[in-house]
Amino acid sequence: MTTTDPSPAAPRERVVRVLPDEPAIAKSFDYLVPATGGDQVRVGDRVRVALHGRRVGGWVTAVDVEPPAGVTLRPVAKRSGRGPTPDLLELAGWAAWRWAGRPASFLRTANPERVVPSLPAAPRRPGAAADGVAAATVPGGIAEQALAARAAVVRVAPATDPYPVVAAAVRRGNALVLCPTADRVAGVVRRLRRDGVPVASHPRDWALGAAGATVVGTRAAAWAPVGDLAAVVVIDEHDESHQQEQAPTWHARDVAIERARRAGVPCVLTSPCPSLEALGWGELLARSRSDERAGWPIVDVVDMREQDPRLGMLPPPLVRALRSDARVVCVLNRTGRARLLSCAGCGELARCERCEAAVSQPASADTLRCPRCGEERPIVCLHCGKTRMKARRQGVTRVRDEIEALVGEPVAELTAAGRKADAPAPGSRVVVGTEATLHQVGRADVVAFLDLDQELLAPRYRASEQALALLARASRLVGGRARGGRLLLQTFVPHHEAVQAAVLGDPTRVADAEAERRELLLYPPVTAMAEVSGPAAGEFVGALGVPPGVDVLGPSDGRWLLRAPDHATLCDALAATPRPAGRLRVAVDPLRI
DNA sequence: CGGACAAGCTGA
DNA sequence: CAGCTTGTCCGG
Repeated sequence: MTTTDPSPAAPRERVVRVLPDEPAIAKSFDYLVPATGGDQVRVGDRVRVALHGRRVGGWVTAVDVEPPAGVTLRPVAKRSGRGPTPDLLELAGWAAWRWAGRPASFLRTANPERVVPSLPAAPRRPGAAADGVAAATVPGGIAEQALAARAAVVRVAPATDPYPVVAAAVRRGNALVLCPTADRVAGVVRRLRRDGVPVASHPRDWALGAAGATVVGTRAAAWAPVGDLAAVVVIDEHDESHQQEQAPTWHARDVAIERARRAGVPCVLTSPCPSLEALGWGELLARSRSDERAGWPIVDVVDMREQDPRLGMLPPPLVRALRSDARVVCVLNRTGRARLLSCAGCGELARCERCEAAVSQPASADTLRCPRCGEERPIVCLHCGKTRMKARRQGVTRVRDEIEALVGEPVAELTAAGRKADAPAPGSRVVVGTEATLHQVGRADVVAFLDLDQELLAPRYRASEQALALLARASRLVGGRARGGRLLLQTFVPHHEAVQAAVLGDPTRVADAEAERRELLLYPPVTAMAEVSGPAAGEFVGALGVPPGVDVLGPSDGRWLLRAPDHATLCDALAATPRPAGRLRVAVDPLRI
């Protein structure tokens, strides 16, 4: 390195490069570290520096740099403690390119929540940890095989415990384990502790992980420092909570894969229904067809084409389940009382006076409300003046009322917002709610999807994968077929691949159909896409021009879609385009298109 | 980001 | 032309 050190013994002033913790400032600046304390400063450290008349936080990105000529260096104002390790600084640079963001936004995620003056001593690893063995688990053989493969996807049925993959990873040393939810993290942490493995729960135990322990956390833990990282595991890689919703829309699975690659350690993904992205990346390992199938519940498909339309969403198979003593969860992804109404007299569809959209009846009110413009009006037919409406597409509230009348006992309604104050407790035998219900209910005997077509036929390119993911989540509530777990699927398209995948316990039904469709329609992962929106979107797309290989689609609703043959082409084009002033959202790998 | 400074707008 | 707003630049 460049040094002008006069004598090796004398403490010397050092020059460090600092990236300010201000995502809007994409530039680094050089500062002096006084001779006293120069030995302690290291790459990744958190510092405070003077910048343009104010103090900002930042990270040391390099030490002993050659400052540009002609600038007067100011001293670092304060060293505030430890920050992301050098490998994470480099990873943040890569992620900034990959998701069209700023390195500082990733480094914020990689930073400890509170100041860490120094790292604790690394805990000692005891002897070989015992395998945790629960009901049905991945055989240890597959787990070991996956780690040996170094880039593998372990497909495990919903009721099959993926913990042996984690156990196999920690046998190799300190692992990084990413889970989709906080309660999955808590479960893995508890079992690793029981097995005597030194564990750091991210973000609370940031320093312990940096010192050297197995780190377990949700998405953000993809950015946790891990001392002596030996393996990376992503649980439920298909789960959308691994992707950040706000831009930069980074995906923990993809960060984990890149991180493992750079560190030269194995990376294993687990999922009951691996994404096409995962399948295209690593070697697929699964149990025998019969073992995997046993981990999916019994699936009753109710072909709605054959049901009496007057029975609405309550055909005989569902009524039988509701009238049994089984604990039943009914899922309907429509809130409110009714989402589509028509006049009981003349049959005219109820629409908004102002904007003509179909109006709905909210759960709480005896009025009609336009979901598009918010206009509200009394329940009166604009065509004939009658005040009685028929619910043509019922919402959760209305269905709950009907089911309660049917079973003659309290039925709880659950929504994403939680239980309604005046409603029966969720401890009731029958529960009705949106898909958020699946997060709030621990166990059930039957999960019934009252209108699965809403998921199967949703106008989103990932609808099929998302529908199977939903069925997998429901399957966890009821357990595998051995335990008697059942799903009841009401659909007009019983031969849809997502329905068949659940019936057969074979996710390749969806993967194969989807792979073919994406090839045909040029959707990811066959291509790489980004969605550009916000007031400054037009200006940005204009500045982007027509880069070779990139298709610009739109605008539609003020949003543009960019499509390229691969991420390198897409991300290079995005990186080469300066951002205009004004609000702009660039979402690489958008989920909902 | 937020301060500095310059170029544009208003009022007498 | 002072006094103010609005915009662009740049920081070590």
